[in-house]
Amino acid sequence: MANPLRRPTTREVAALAGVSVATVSYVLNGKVERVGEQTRRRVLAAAEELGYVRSSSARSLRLRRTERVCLVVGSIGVPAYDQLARDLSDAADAAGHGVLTMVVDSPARADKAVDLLRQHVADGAIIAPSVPYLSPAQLRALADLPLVVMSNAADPDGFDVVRTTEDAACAEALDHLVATGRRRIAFLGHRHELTGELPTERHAAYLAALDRHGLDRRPELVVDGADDRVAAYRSVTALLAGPVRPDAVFAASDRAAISAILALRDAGVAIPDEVAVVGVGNLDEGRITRPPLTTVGPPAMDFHDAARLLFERVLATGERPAGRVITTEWTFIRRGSA
Amino acid sequence: MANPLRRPTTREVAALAGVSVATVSYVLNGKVERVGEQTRRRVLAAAEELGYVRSSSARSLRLRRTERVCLVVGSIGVPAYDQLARDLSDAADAAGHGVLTMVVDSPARADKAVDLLRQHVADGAIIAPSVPYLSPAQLRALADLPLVVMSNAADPDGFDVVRTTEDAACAEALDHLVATGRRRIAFLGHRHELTGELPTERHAAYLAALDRHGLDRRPELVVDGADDRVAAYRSVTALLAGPVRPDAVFAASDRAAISAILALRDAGVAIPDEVAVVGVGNLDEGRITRPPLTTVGPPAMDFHDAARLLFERVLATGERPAGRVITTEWTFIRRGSA
DNA sequence: CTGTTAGCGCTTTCAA
DNA sequence: TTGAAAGCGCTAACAG
Repeated sequence: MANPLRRPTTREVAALAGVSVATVSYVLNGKVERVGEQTRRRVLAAAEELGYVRSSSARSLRLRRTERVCLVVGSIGVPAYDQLARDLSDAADAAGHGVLTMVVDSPARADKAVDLLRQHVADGAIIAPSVPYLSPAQLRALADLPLVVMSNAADPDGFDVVRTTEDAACAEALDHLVATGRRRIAFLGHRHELTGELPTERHAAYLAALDRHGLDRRPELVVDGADDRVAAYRSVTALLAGPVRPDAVFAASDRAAISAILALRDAGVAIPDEVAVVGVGNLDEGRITRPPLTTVGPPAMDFHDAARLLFERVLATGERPAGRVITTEWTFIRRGSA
Repeated sequence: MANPLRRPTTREVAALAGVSVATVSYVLNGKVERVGEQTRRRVLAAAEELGYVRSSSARSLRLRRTERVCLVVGSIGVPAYDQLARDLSDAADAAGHGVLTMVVDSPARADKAVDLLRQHVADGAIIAPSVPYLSPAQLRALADLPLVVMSNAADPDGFDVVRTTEDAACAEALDHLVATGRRRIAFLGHRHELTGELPTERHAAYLAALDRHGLDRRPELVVDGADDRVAAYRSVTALLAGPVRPDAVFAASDRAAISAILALRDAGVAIPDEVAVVGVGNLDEGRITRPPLTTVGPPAMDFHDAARLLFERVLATGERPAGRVITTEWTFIRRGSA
């Protein structure tokens, strides 16, 4: 159980260089004005010789700050998170901070993540969009920590919120489907949307649209697959063979929508003539499908705002900024599939 | 710059409960035999009341151990990493450890990751397959830390190595292409494979196969796209319009191979009759393409071995195990596309 | 310019 | 069963 890697400490570096630990600390932290060039060189040489690496725990304990931020995502393998990670890393680099990512793919992992965050494993965190399993209560428990929550379900409460207008954009997409004569619209959802344990906007938008237009809710048209390309393909294929043949598919993710297009093509179904397809997310990939994917999303994948908000909080000295809200405009992007 | 979240400490909990900090520590660490039931309850109540959360830095400093492990990946958005993260998390849960993920997508980020790891941000790490930009020297610099490196290029040197037989499997796939009459085989590579800065097996296997069979190396058939579905699609489309029309595509990733299939279909090219396609990775997704994707990979995505190796090291008391090598069997998996 | 020293918050001997 | 105290490795007053 014990694994005490014995690494050299500042004390040993100091001894070798013939100076005090304070001097070592000054040199290592670039406080140039505090130490002479000769001494500086001796310390650096000693550190090098011993292979000195500072202990992050000791430093963080003393500083009361880790100089790291955390990105909390729902799964690896979601294309948009890739860009989010990149944008956050860019901001972190600029601030001299590290980035750690945590994957929350179950309620148990959500607890673990909240624990780690509360134990101050990082100075702040971004909760990525669509991380289910993280309850409002858990978010509140984290509010001591600089936090940016990307969610339409959260209200700023000690943390910042980045929202999208996906609600309205989804409604517009669904209205469009109905306006073009679709009456049997299938919904291809995320697992957590369908179990009912965790409500989501996309599913809600779907149900609301049906109601708004006086269409029946048909449970057999609501299927799983938005998390997984293969599941989506199979769900759509099964739908085609099912009791109610859909004339449109509204997929809660572009990945699933793309699978839907493939499944429909493979089944010889004309898109959009026989079945229309709409996705959510505006992935680049939607531009290379045949027909190109009609979707709902931001004009471009860009998460600099969220990253900026986080670092404003993390680096803030004195009073914390009040909870802010930034809204990213999402629109209905009509291409060929609907 | 300062953000000293003032959180309650064991001292405050102790004061409120009317006991010493030692007792608080005993209670919080479940040393039931060391403290009476009455006291235990009082301490727990006090901690609850104050909203006490222990400081991970202070604890790690004292323990000389973080009870966290790190997963180092090359990018988010690679499907296989998803399973790897899951398998590692399962093992970590069992050991009561947390999992942090670091994304290394440039040489600068590699440096940063190595720094963090050396500063002991975690008790051990798995370096995922195909994380470019991490040099052998950097790996060696990390050898103090329990480490599992998933790479065929690394030799165990204070750390464990998980290898695959992808070399042989790729060779077999390429031999198959040649045996079935392919003479103009295109290579769809990762960016870092093509710049030449970082050699990889898949590209090497490709070149070796050409040489082995006396085929010309044609630079115009070596294109980029294995990192990115859209780029892959465009590369293949461009290839079709280029000076040398390929009769096979060997893609360094299944994602790219799938894009290749789509591009070929959209161009009205018959697969495999006119152009054969082979991928690498054996993603499930290869089963739903038309035709199903011929590929090279493991029989199933399973990274429990790597996780087990890591925790054997992390939890090892006393002598470190010597560097071990585990080899995962990869095979040529012939489906319809070649 | 450099050193002495007091903690950061926690765990764990050792003594009572 | 509980407490006093040492110290993990580091930084930053403060003193010289």
